[in-house]
Amino acid sequence: MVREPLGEEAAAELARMFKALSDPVRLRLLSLIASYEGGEACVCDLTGPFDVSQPTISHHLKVLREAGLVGSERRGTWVYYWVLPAALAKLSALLQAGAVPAGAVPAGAGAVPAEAGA
Amino acid sequence: MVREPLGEEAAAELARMFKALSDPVRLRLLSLIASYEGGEACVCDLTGPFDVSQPTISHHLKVLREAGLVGSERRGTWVYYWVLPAALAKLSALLQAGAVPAGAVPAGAGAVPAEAGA
DNA sequence: GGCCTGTTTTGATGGATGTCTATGCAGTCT
DNA sequence: AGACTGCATAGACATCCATCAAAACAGGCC
Repeated sequence: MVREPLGEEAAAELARMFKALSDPVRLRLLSLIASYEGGEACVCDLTGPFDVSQPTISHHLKVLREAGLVGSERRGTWVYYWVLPAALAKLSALLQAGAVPAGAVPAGAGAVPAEAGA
Repeated sequence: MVREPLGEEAAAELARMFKALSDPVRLRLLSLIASYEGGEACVCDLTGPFDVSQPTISHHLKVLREAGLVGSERRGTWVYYWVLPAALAKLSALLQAGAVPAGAVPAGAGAVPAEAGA
């Protein structure tokens, strides 16, 4: 993020993922899923804690799934959701890079600012 | 994030920050600012690389500022913007936590299927 | 088969958002 | 002072989004 100014395509893809995180209900859903034992939860576990209707929860889960942040699978009657760690790690790394701005990099970190030209 | 399901208030605040990141132009603005030498850039440096009008850039910068992601200051003729590392670090840490879910994943059971569904 | 529960999809609606043009405000320079 | 540049604000408009009620779909059970 600091090394080069983030091209249009990359920004568009990342923006889609961040947009999926830009709703309080979806954030809580994600953390709720992640905090469940085994790292997965069925929809029936997720509808309770919220004030919104069950179809709305289903909609939010779809948004998270299409953003590549969670995976889902049907097992018999119930549908289970789990977090996809790689996606979160990707976003985390991006923000981490932005949190260590150019020029403030101590020796060894590798990100020499010098010329951010490209 | 994994430890506890993220309360309503915390989720609302975080969602506001993520929402600020949910636009491609704002993401590129942020990375552009971060990649500038000294970690700051004036608006005149930021309007060029985009296809949108200057007022639109100004609007996006305002959104980033109100989300607490960047700071700004007027110096004579120009206004400078810089990234607020603490904010990005906060979000990064949250996602990092979600990316390393429940270390107590039982053997076999929780092993995230990674590509199972969708 | 028929019903019942769990989940998704559809259609509608009020509100938020990104973008523009036009205008206003703040400093600088002659 | 007046004019000119850099940036922000105001208003307008089209689009997107979160939400709900209703209906459709899927699987299990009698």
